[in-house]
Amino acid sequence: MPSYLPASIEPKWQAHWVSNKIFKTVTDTSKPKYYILDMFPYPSGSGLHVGHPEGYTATDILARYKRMAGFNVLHPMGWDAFGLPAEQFAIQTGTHPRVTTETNINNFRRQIQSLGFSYDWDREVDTTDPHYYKWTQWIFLLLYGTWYDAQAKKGRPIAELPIPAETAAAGDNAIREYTDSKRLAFQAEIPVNWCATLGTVLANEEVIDGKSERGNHPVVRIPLKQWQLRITEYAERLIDDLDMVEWPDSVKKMQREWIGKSEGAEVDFTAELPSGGREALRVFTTRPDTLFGATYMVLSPEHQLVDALTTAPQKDAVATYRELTSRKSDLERTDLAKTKTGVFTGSFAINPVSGGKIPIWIADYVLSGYGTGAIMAVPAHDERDFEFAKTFDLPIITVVKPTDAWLAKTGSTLDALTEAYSETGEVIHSGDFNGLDSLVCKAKITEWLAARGLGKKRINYKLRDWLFSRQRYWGEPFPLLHELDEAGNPTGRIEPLEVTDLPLMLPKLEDYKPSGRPEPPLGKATEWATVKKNGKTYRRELNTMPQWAGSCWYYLRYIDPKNPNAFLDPAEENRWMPVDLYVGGAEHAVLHLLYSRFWHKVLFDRGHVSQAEPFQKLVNQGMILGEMEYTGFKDSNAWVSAKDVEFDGGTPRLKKGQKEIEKVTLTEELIEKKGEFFVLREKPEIRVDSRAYKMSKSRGNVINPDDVVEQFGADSLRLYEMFMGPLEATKPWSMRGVEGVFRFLGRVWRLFIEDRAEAVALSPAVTNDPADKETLRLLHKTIQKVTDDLDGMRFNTAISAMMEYANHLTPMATKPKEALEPFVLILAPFAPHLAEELWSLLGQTKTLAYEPWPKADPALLVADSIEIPVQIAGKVRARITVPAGLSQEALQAAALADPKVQAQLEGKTIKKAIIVPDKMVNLVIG
RNA sequence: GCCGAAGUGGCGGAAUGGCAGACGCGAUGGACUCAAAAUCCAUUGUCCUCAACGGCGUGUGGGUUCGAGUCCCACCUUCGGCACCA
Repeated sequence: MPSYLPASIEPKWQAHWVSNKIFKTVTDTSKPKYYILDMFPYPSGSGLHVGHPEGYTATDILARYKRMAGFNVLHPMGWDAFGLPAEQFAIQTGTHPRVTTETNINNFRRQIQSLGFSYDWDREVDTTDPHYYKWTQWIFLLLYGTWYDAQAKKGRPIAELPIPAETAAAGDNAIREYTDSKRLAFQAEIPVNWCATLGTVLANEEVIDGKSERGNHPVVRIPLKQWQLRITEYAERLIDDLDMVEWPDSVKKMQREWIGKSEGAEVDFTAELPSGGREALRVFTTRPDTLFGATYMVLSPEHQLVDALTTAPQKDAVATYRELTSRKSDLERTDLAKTKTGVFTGSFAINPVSGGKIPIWIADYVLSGYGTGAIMAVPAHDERDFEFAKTFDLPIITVVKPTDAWLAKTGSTLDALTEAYSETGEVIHSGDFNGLDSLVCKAKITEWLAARGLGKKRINYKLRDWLFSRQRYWGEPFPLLHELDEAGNPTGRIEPLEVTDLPLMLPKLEDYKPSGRPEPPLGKATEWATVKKNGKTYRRELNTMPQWAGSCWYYLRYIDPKNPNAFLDPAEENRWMPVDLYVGGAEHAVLHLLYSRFWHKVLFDRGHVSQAEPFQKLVNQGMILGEMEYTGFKDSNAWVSAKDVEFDGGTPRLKKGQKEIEKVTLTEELIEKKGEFFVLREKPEIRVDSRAYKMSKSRGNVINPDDVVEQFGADSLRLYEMFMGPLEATKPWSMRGVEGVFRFLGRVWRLFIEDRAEAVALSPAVTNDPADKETLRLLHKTIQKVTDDLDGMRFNTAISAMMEYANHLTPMATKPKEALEPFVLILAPFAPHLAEELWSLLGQTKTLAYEPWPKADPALLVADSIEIPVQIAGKVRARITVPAGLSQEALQAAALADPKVQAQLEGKTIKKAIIVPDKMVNLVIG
């Protein structure tokens, strides 16, 4: 019974592709190259999720299309396999993360292969493989051996670092310390994000609203000596080079905002110390034009000068406040964002332009890590300062004249603002600078300050250096040795390993448990950690690298994955880079993409890669939600309308009184749409909630690709994921939708195969007869549409076009091969198993993977006659059938000859006729 | 609060400023069948009790245009991102 049975054809072709290495990529310079990349997955224990194959299918379709279109295609896959879950599992069960990781990778590979993707499996990489992380460590050493030359705007070898004369004179230790302070990888004692639950510190990018991005655990700030990467040196280039790449504007914007460039000035105020001395107090401002309006200053509670500035009577208050804020987590600080807090130090400073004496406060709304950790407060023109000034009754001086409209709107007067005016305008109350426009004034005041040595132009970035060490086991060890003195204490001298010593393998451990304190578990491997070399004793660096390290450069290793001598061959790099198309989730818009761009630029500066940017074009696939859910609500067994309920998918509560109520999952038969809302069919006054939710284990709405493949086959899963809607859109899953595309594939199958025959064989209806004109026209129209849609990544509409063509062929008594063969070829990227099967049934012996892509013949695209609407006063009143390509005059004549048109025009005059050839006729009547 | 994206049938969605709703799902009717499944055919935005090259219809209100889902202005809703960065 030869009906369409994916289970009997898909494994066969998958085995064929893998065992014959059909998709092995060999560099072939006679063809143009195309490097198409997926963001490689973290192989989790729960296996593939239908979200993964969405992007993978899109890239696979394009990879197969490009191969047929004559490109030399590189399309690899691998594993981002370092990371917490395997380690947590090890803590719970004692299973080595290596074992868990391997199991998970095998499962992921099996699942991915069961979907028929055309990856070159000979290029698979695994970030936890020592052959791979050898080169991750090597790149770390490169960062360690590089300094940033701000003049040349370029990373250079550390050996080329100019040593200032006085440093050189101070001896070897001074030179070493100076050099270490310039490296792109450096150690510093800074307040870090410590997550006790995860037992590790986290980068700023990994902390969201004071909680860990992974797992949502609380994060507190503690000072710790940690490895950092000097990504801030590349801030400017990371912004500027975004202009070179074709990425979604939203992603570029997010990166720009994350880097957060702001131009302004550094200004020195003179603080009068209670001890009698004076000290320069430096602030950063983007609005030097409002300097005359600075009525007080604020230091962050952590600022170095706080102790020196605090007067005796304020001592207790300041100490209490600092104590309070230091114990606050970031979360609490943001929670309290609504009300401003702060304490007066008791001291004053002199405003450098007005000479006025202004009070110095401390407050936690000023961040220690940004700018200079101190601000001049201009309450009239800064919202936060305004709020603070109102809270503590500090003076407010307007120095930029608001527009009359603004004053009227906010109910303010020049001397009594109701809110801060943060726009630009005419400068007032500012001595010699009065009357200038803010923008001009900005430059003038900065010049004035610079001339007197009181300030200068300055650019600041929100971006911080990248905290690069983690107190975990399952990550790349740092290839560094700390020299110890005889007493076993670090001398501060660091010895990098030689390339020949790499990879530095992770030691075996019995106990992976984090201590709850920031001491890395690698410390437990005492034998591994201690190294004797050249008569000296060293302790290995015990931190490991964060998960991002391996994913920062994997796209390069794919190009030359087995190379034992280099991270990749420069000739191959030159051939394949940049990545032409990179597809992945929007959640990596900042983290991964920013980090890998940074590494790439360092590699570029040091001459190891040929391109400044790694990813030419980026596309984010949208999220796939679970099936649509309809929910009704009941309070003590009585229905409650959704309009009276607060509900976000969890526990429903009454809007009035917040009482918890019951939710009832409803089937479609029980509800109907009434106006804008769904209501109960039985009780139409009761509205119900309808939504699709993010897939999650706890909701129980996760779709497992294995189940879909088992029921409908890989081709149906692939086709459905592409047919759901635009790739970038968020869209809900529907099993019925999968069934729909499965039926389409069944219909395609039956175009070729007699359903009721005994064996799988070409149906007698498939003939060598020539196809009729209409069929040929449709075929070429479909080829054209599918080709255009592939180029524009509009997979959903490409599939509809093929459905229309199949619908045209279905009722035909004979199916000419000339109408079928090209159809199989254009279907192949989407449903490769079915296409290969049909291709071989058509008598072909070779895989169709490298068959030339069909070309639409423009001559065949034109229809003989077309139906054209005739509008009268903008409304369609008739349709006329005319030969294609008629001139405007002829079209108008044809329209006027139509009896319906004549009836409509009875007694009216035509004022104007708009005629679009082959499209429409619009007659405007008087 | 700020920034961005999106609002089109019962549902997913389609439409270079030119016939709104392609294609698919669902639904209804029919054919095949002893029956069912599968398949095939037809209908399916809505209202006027039926039909119409009738009216209405792309979140709401305005505007530009011969013509607006598409362009402009204002607003509403949903989803993402940012949120004391001076």
